Amino acid sequence: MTASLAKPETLSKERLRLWLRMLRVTRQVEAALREKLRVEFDSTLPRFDVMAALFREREGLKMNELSKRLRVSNGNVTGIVDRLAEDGLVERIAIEGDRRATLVRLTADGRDAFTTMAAAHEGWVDALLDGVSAEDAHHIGELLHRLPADTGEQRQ
Amino acid sequence: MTASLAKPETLSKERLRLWLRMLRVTRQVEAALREKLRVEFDSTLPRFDVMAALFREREGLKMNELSKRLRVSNGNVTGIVDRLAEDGLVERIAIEGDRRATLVRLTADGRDAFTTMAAAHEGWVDALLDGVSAEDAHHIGELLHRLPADTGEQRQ
DNA sequence: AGTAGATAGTTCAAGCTTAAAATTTCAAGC
DNA sequence: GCTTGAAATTTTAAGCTTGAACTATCTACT
Repeated sequence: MTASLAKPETLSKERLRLWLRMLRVTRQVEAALREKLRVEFDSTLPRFDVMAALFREREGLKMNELSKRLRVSNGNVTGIVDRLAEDGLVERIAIEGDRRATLVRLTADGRDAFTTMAAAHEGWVDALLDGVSAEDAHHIGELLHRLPADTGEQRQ
Repeated sequence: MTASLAKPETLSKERLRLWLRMLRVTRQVEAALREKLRVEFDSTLPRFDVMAALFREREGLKMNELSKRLRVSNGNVTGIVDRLAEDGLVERIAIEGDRRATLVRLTADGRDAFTTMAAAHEGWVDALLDGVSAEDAHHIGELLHRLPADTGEQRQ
């Protein structure tokens, strides 16, 4: 009748349950945001992410840096930037002294579009996380902060 | 010098920050799991999800129910099940009395494969969420539980 | 100069994902 | 029996995503 037998197994199960719950919540919110972007702005989450990264760097970013910052593959960014460029929202600019690299930058149109979308986006998130007080948000954020066995670099 | 002016704006910003953090953590864990499944079992997360759902229902599920349970589109499930069937891990079974629907079920091979993968999967999650105590897990889980302005049905 | 290796980016094949259209079958009402 | 609409599934077009192969350029060393 050793009372402490139950614990060890419980921990990994408890973590698994947490993971599944996080996954569910994240996917639900993500789906809602994707839907909103599609309907309201005929756009997508990946496009929004790229534009957000570029918005913070007025000077522009190299494809390189962009893919590192978004943590997606190189080839992935190529496609998204291609389509954004087709729509005139970003532009590729040659770099002096290195013909391998290109700088990607928001156009004026791109900045306008992003500003509009970002405001809407914040509102959607606010609505989706309606039940969360500032304290909860802060608290969960803290717990989450040091979560995934930090694989090294990261930028907020 | 009204001291309470800062609050209202902060809440939506705080929620936004929480959302971005959740997104980052989720993606990081997801990427790690995907990588593991690919390298160790030459498989993918969507395949794992489908097999997990079928594992819980020994009798099998209709395409219909499968896509509802996983919260992905109908057509999506078609493709994943196609590929799983090619590999002999699931089978489609005609339903008596309704020629529109088909039942999808794990094969014996499928059950074996899933049992192995599920054990590994739990271990990976356990390792990835290393910093999380049972109490933290429980706590975050609680906070998350009622999170996304519940859009209706859901099954753990 | 010449070459070896690193770096930046694109292309490719495969799979995932969605929304919308199309197909097939079923159920009900006339 | 016919038809009309609902239900289950697949197909399609477009985009996202990855890892791997490929191209072009640059850097450094000899």
